[in-house]
Amino acid sequence: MSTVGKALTLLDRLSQLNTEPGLTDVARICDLDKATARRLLVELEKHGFVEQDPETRKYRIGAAPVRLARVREARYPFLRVAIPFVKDLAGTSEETVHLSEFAGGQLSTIHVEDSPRAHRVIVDVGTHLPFHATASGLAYLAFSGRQQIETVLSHSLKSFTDYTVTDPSVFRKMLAETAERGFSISNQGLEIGVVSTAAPICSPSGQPIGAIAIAAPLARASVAVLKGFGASVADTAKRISEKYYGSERPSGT
Amino acid sequence: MSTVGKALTLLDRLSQLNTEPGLTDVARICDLDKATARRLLVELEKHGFVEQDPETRKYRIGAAPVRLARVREARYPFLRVAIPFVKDLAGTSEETVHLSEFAGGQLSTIHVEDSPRAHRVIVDVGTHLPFHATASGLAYLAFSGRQQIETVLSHSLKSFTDYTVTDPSVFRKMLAETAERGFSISNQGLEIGVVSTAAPICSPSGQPIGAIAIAAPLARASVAVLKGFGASVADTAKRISEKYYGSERPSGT
DNA sequence: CGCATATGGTTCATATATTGAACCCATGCT
DNA sequence: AGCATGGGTTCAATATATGAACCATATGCG
Repeated sequence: MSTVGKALTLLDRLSQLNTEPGLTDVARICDLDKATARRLLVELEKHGFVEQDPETRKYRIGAAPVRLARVREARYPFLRVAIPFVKDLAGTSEETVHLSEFAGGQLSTIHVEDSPRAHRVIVDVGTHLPFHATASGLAYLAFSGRQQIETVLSHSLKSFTDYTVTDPSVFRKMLAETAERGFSISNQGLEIGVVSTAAPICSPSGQPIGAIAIAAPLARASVAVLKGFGASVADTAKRISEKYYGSERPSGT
Repeated sequence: MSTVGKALTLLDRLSQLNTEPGLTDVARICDLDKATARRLLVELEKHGFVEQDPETRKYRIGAAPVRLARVREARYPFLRVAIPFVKDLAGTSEETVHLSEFAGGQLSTIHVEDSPRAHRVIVDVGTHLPFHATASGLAYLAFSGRQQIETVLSHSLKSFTDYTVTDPSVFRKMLAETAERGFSISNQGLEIGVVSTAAPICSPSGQPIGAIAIAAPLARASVAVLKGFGASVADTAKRISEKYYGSERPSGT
């Protein structure tokens, strides 16, 4: 792997921890030599991507990503555009609605609007969504290129519940159904008792950039209800995309 | 320079542009060979730090920094902590107040609260603040280690206005005054007609992490007024730091 | 038209940055 | 004292990055 790749992987790993690691921890977690880990950390620190606590000598994510994120959002205010739609959908469906974005080979939750009900599904911002076990992943993948699909299928599909689809051929069939239907349905693929439906948010070229999903407790979501949600979610996804790309064309000539 | 450094510099340059560059532009801007630029871009793209528009083939900042920034902010909610104080100060001073953070060797504006008055100073979020020509920079540097000061002084001090201090020995004197006084004063160092005062926000170890500043039109800010602002700004900086580090000790032991 | 120029992208011998085992130096524990 | 652990460093060996030259395609333009 390239050095840059290693550095970025390090950054990613660091971001996934919930404790601040020391040098040795970093090396172990990233499967790097201590010297290598250190060089990468120093380099990342120079640029503000990590910072070392001057007292504990532990490392943490630095402030540079915050600046980059601001720039990104200023130019591409995805969240700003999408959040009102997510809220709206959460309001009408009365279920938890969450938004995810594809970045670095994975789909991650970037916003959640909770259901107003007491019995509701909880989704945390930042969660990675496996492609084969979530409605969001399914929706994203169903509208992605063949290559993306093959990449996902090149690894074995991890089982999370008894309902998780792990058979590639069954999974392919679900992708086809999703693509035709316009939205995906996941039946307890990641967690028992939770069903959800999702649709991809696509760029004008048709390339998905993320997904929006409604997650409901199984007890409340009949197939009919879920299909209704599916239609709403697909509609919302389309409207987000239109709003996001529609008015503000990336300043090309 | 290390490859990682090049990649991160590329990312930084990319973030400073206000147009989406193509491969050749990137190579030129970063002073890299086209092939090198491409490899770095590909690597950065793999991890979501840049993305290439599938239609125009131009490159832009990707979504990964947004995720990292969320993680960073979740653990270190600097903005969330600081913004109320900034608002408060803007309210009482009736002048533009801005907050900056040190990252990647530079001080950048991360939040601005505008003065409610019609005649006011405008500061853009994301602006880099030269150490020698702004109150924020002066404040930051005055409380930094000797090494940081020498690093800054190792480059020649660029002049922005007729008032910009470019003489290192004068600058050192100002640093000493600032350190003693507890806040800095900049007299039109970056822009004619603008005076400002700033104080560093420091970690418990005394290491500055950023600065908070009040910027006012010269016409309105007598020396007395400015000194009053300076005291407020220093007080606010101290309170931000206490709030930021005080309650939530970095989970050490 | 057809030539010139610009762009995105690729190749491969060469040069250079990266690697990691072994090392040093604190600190803390027994 | 003796040992263990963690941060940090060194330097010869080697994997990795580099860039001049190369395509392919697109866009002027006389």
